Amino acid sequence: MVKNNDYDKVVEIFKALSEPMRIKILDVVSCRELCACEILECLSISQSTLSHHMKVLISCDLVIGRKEATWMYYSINKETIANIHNILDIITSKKSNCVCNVQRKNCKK
Amino acid sequence: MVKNNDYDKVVEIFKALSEPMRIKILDVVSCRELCACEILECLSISQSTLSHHMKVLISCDLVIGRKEATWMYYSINKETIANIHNILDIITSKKSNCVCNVQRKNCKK
DNA sequence: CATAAATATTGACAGTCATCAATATAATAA
DNA sequence: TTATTATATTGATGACTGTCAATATTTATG
Repeated sequence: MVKNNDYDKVVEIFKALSEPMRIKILDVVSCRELCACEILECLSISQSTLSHHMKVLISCDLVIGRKEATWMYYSINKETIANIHNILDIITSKKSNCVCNVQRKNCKK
Repeated sequence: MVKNNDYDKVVEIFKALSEPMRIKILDVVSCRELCACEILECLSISQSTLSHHMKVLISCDLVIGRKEATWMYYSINKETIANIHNILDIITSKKSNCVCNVQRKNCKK
């Protein structure tokens, strides 16, 4: 069974990934480090919407942001991707001390 | 670059995973096949809410549902979990033919 | 200082969704 | 048939969120 604070972190990441435009952004940013205006040219959204999405992706550590002069450069955070793989493995594997082993009270089965 | 219909499928899965209660359900169901009333005892939600979440998890193939008499048995679908790992690898890896390589028009950088 | 370029923030709005109580359906047992 | 158990559906509600235009901020340049 996963700890509650681990749930919070992974849910935040999955929430970030559950938006088509953000998946697209992650896909593009995985190629190489790009500035916001370059990403914007690949997509059909307004500048403010892109800025909002980048904030979400950064806040859950999926993307790393780096400021240089007036530009913001974005790149994928491989460490967080590895964490997703790991936590997904933990969540979807068998547990010996699972809460499902508690005594069933209301279930007449 | 990932195809658009692949995006749709993976976004649907991530949307299912972006809800704390559904992650918890997936965690519990990964232990062994359980009926709805057993899952219900592990959680603090109403029966109708659980039914709704199971429908979401089944519709994106994260969970397999099996009816036996009046009971519904749920188990994790390992195949979909493997697909998540694969598509995540594709999304977060370098691409030679990325859309980010197109000529930049408006960016003055 | 004034202008321009890149990005961030704000406020509004429409759409989505998690939740529940109430009810319906399905299957079994008396 | 009637009652009971397990699960699904419906309808309502409050909360959240993606989107945009407008505006603000930051940085460099003339």
